[in-house]
Parts: sequence; C-alpha cells; structure tokens
Amino acid sequence: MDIKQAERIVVTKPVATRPTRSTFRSFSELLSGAIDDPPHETCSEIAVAAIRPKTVRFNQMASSAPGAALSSQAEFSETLLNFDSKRDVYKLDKRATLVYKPQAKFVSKTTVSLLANMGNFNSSYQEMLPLVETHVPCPNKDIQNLPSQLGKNLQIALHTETDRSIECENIALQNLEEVPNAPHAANGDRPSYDGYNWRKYGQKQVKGSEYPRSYYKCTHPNCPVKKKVERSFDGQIAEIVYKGEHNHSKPQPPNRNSSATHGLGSLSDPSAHETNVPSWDKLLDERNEGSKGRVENRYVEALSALACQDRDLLSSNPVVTGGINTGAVTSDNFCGISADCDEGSNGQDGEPRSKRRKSQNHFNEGVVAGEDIRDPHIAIKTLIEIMKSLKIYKFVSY
DNA sequence: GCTCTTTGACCTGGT
DNA sequence: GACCAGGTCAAAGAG
Repeated sequence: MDIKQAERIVVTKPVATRPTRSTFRSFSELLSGAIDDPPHETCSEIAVAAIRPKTVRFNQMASSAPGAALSSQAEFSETLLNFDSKRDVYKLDKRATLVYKPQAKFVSKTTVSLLANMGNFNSSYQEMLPLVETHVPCPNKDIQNLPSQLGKNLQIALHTETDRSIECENIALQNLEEVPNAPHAANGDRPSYDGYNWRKYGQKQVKGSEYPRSYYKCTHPNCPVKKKVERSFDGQIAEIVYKGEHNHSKPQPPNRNSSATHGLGSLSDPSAHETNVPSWDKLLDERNEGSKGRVENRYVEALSALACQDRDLLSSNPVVTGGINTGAVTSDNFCGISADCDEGSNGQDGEPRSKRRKSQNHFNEGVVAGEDIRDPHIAIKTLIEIMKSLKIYKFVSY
C-alpha cells in the first residue's frame, strides 16, 4: 500500500533543548491549550499529542533508585499538586513544570484517528492514568478501551480542573504503547497496545539518544508499517515513532469462547491455562457487560499498578496494610492482579503461584478494605487514599 | 524444528 | 569521494 506523504501530519523537528521557564507549559496548560484550540487545530494538537509525549520526565534518578526517587518525587510533587484533604480532590499547580523531550515525528492521519478513537474517555481519569499506569513498568492492557463512563464517574469523585481531551489519553496511550516482557501471543507475534503485532528486526544505539532504539515491523503480511521505539533501561517507553499506515485492520483477538486460555487470554494471565482458576482477564470479561464492568476493572488495574510502584512502601504503609490488607490484598498480590506487573515480580517464585492466584482472586472479587471497589466512587476514593498515604501527588510520565 | 531476539555488518542518504 | 549516522539485513543463539 502506498503511503501518501501528503496524508502524514508532519511535526517540525524542534531542537532538543531544555525548555526554559518561558517556553514550556505545565501539563494542565498544555491540556487546556488543546481544548481552547479550534477544532481544526485541535486535530493537529491531537496529532502532536499522539507523537510527542514520549518523554515527560522529571528526574532520571527515578529509574536508578526507585525508592528514593519515589520519595524525592513525592516531595517535589507536593509543590505541584496539592490535595484537598477535606474533599479528596487534587489540584494541579499551574507552576508545575514537566520536561519532555521534543522530537520530530510524523504519523499518518489514520494513525492519529485511530489513537484518538481508542477510547474517548474523560479527563479526570486521564489525569490519574499517567501516574498510575505509566510510572511503573506494569503492562496495563486496553487502556485505550476505557469507556467514557469512567471519566464521568471520576468527574464525580474528583473535582478536577477543566475537561481535558484526548491529549492526556494519548500520552498514556503512548507510554503504554508497548509493554516489555509481555508474553508472546500464540502465534509468536508480540501484540502491542496499539492492537497490532510487531516483530523486532533491529536495535541500535542512536547518537544523541540515551536509550537504544529498537526497530519493529508490523507482522501482518505486506503491511509496510514500521515503528521505532526507544525504551529506557527500566523498560519504559521513551519514544515511539510510527512510519507508514496499516493496510489491514487490527488483528482480532482469539475467540475466548472456544479458547479462553490462549491468545490474549494468556496474555493477560500467562499462567491461567495451567490451572482451572479463571484468569483475571476472563473474569473481567464476565464482568464486562456494559461499561460498568470495565470501569471497575480499570480501578482494580489502577490500584494494582499503583501497588506495583513500590511494594515496599505499600507493605509498610498503614493505609495500605491496615486498610487494603483487610480486604485480603497484600502488596504482593496487588501485582498479581495485572498478571505480570513486571518480570521481576513474576519471577518471584518464592510465593507459590497458587497462593498468588488465590490472593488475586480476592481482588477479583473487587473487595478492598472491606469496600466494594467495583463501585467507582469507592474505588477512586480508595485509590486517592493510597496515593495520599504514599505522598503520590503528581503524575510522572516517562 | 520453528520463530523470535540479538547484534555486528552492510547499505543508504545527507553533508 | 569521504565521513557519518540512521536504517536494515542476516547469521547465530535462545526459548
């Protein structure tokens, strides 16, 4: 399929310099700017958002010393995002400064459109998402499928600033674009969160880039699409550049009715097929009747991802241990929820799988701290409590 | 035995 | 034409 250059949205290549006080804007400003723009320009903004947010870093130390970094980030973040303890709301400080690495990229309009349509959920939750779901190298699936209902629910629970559009979504989407260590699909292809399968064909250390760049091809026959991915050493996406357009639709997930233990089912819970214990994914499906189930799932995933962020902190945290654990959820089995928080946690074979799975099932029941977190309001309240207890006030997207 | 990743070598385009 | 950097190929090894 020919790639029409004219259809690509070209983003001029900025010089990679540290933004100055006057040149960069806070995340909220960027978001509000996107909203204020007229529709046509909003489209461009979406395109930019879809390709720009590869790097929103505060401190490189984050990857080298997770615990310390979290602490320092928390301190830093307190100046950026303040909680209203009375109302459980948070406010973005306009002075907040996020540093992201500018880079020239272009994607097709089709790609932009696809990204933009990957879940048209509202902003409140999106604001939560980058923190919960991109700060930790946890494979969180189907983020793009978040229903708008979730945003509505969260708008009730959180009094955020203005309505945000898809920029934040795209940021989250990009940061979640591909998950390292994701189990292979049955056919050996590596499904990504953009829904396509990719095969790595090269890797190179690019001059001027601190991370190695990996080259991927779409595994679909005759599909010309390629992408470059720069991933930091802790496995988080630093940059993604798409090239070309898919000449096919997204590969269909396997029919779970007939083979619920294969394909994406196993992607979610690689070990699920080994036992009769229903996989997390499957349970989700069972609950996914309408958007409500998905809303619930996102909370559970968000909580699990948060837990993955620093299990030591969680385990020593009175709110978490005293609250969540009363719901039979420990910091460890938090990670079990999202199937494979990271390779490390998965590789912790000190705890028998059955035990982890059992714990996971507790969470599957949607009970945390004695409350039913399937209720979005309760879920977000619980989440905020945990965040507050951990002094996590800011979304840091890598 | 198949498929994927890794990685050094090679190719290509820009200066 | 030389040099350089990015992109791709392909053999070897791993799972």
